Amino acid sequence: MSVDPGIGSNRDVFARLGYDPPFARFVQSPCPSSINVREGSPKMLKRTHTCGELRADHVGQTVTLCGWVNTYRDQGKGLIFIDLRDRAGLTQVVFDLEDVADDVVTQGRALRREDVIAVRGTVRQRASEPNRKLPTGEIELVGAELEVLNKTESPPILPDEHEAAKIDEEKRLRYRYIDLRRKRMQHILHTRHRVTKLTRDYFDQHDFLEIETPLLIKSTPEGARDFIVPSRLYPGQWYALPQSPQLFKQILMIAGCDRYLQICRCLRDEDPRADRQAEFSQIDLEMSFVDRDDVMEMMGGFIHHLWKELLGTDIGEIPVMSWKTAMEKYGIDRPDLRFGLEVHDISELAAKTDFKVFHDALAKPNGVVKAIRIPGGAEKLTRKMTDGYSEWIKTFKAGGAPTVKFTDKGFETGIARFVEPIAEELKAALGLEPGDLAIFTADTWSIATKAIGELRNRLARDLDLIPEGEWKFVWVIDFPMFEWDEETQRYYSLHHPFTAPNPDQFELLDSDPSKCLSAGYDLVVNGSEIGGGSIRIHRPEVQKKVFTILGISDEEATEKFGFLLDALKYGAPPHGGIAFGLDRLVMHLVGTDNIRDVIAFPKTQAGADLMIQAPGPVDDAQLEELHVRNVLPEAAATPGT
RNA sequence: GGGGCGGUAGCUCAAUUGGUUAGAGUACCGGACUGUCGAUCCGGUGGUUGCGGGUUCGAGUCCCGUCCGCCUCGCCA
Repeated sequence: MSVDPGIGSNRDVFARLGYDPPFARFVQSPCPSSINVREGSPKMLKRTHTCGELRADHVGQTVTLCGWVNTYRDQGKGLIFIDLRDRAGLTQVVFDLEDVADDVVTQGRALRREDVIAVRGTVRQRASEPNRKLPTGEIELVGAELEVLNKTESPPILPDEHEAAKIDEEKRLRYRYIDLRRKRMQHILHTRHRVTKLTRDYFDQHDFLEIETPLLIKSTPEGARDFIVPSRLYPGQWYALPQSPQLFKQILMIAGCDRYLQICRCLRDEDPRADRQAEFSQIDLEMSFVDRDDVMEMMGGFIHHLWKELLGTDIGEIPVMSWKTAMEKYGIDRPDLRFGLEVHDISELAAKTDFKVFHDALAKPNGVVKAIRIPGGAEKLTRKMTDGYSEWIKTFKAGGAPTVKFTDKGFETGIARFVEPIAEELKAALGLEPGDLAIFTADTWSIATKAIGELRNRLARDLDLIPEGEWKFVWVIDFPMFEWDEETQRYYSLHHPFTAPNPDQFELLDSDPSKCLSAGYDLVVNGSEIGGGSIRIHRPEVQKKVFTILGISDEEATEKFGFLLDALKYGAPPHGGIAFGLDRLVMHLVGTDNIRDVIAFPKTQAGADLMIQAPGPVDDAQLEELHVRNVLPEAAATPGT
């Protein structure tokens, strides 16, 4: 029998099309004997196959399918076609109206989109051309019996891939149960399931234990804003929901668990973004008796495994880059290595010019001038675009983004006049070729670096320099332990206060904390951070020292982290770990830039659930029990209205 | 907290400079059709233009306020 390669059951074909392989048959589990089937109740047609699995091999078999009416095509007196959908796929059902009972004719003609039905009939080769768009397109189910399991009201939205891309996300969130019926959303849910399954299997094979940690914990200083929960039994006392199980997993190492895994929910009461929700999931891991390289090797192996299993891609060895290099060359701690446009520091050259913008910047503490060479940019970038960048870059507090073209005749337009004195040196420093354009930022190191890093990413997008289908992984290491904040005049942890310094850096904790590098590591893919972790401090005196540097007093340290300091005293092994952002991993694996797509029931940017209309008010009595009173601002918002 | 974009029929959109009864596709309802497959053809129902106020002879359109959604800066150790 000839099978069109485009509709075969070949796994790779579906992978190429971006579809799942057909779901395995659902096993019809026998009814548990403890459940009584009521006598006399009409018997429901029971499914024998899914809507995704019938092939030419099944021709002649009598089967029952259950699902939703995806579309119907009423051909008049003779025929009705139904595309029946379940999560596994679509199968065409045809009712030959001359061959079926009257009530099937009546009910069949009344079927509408999204009605839920069961159909029993015979599989046959299609009388007309196969539908090559469907894996089941060679066959059709000739319906003999029809059971309408549930008529639907005309649905507010349809799970139709042709339309879905355009439907307001607000509607999709409100009617999430309809939106999730879409093939694309089912594919995402399935992928997410496979990620967690592969995760558990991989780490099980490496002797990790899955252990749950509490949700009701204690608010700690630093970090994100906590969600808090009032305590009924302790008036005036509050629990906090975990931002991560960080301290518990360290305690589990001290408790001798050796290797820990948890797929856990984390909660941070901060404003969401396209790739960020207040409530999100982590794959949380910790290991004992390891150094940085051990963790990176284990976790790199895991990511390698995921990409291999889910995408069939060999991501190869993951390169390692220092934080310093990332910041200097790419202006960001999560560099996108899919394209060039590296950043150059031209502060020394800039000092030789008469350009006031450069001089003003260099006069600032840590003032720098940064530049990017844009190959062919002289023609590709219009004046309007460069003016746009100059304006846009103010978002990041930079003053602007001056440019200059380099041609056969030398520097032209923009700040050509100012760079004339350093023409040769600038040309050499940036490697300029005729037809290029150079774009600059000048400010303090942190502002100029961030601004040009953002500009680099924007330029790559605008100039279409980002190749499709490439995976550029990189480990970023050697982060500074601390970051000095001018406003509050104190150090903050770049990672978190439990991160250990690199083994050769301990002395700097005393001599110059600002120079001390940590044993942290972030895993970055295509400019997106998908995981981060560190070797932890496992000696109490080091932990105390770090708290001191962070300006956390002994009293506060004891009050907030006394349990950790105690635990570290009683035999803490060296340990370290990592947490992967599960949502972001899935986003990459299914190719979306919207985190709400990979969460079954996500929240909006204002933290509302449009389906269940959360948050909502509670009774005064409920508040009273919790020793809590509402103190409302003048206009209190109600979500979803 | 700041900036930007958006909200018109169930859904996706249109509506000229402020001017007739707010239109189209789709869904839905009715009809036709025996091989369709995003079916097709004919007819029809369907509107608090997010909400409140204002300007005007007249507001979907202009102004003020407000709510909701998205993007973003801050924030997210």
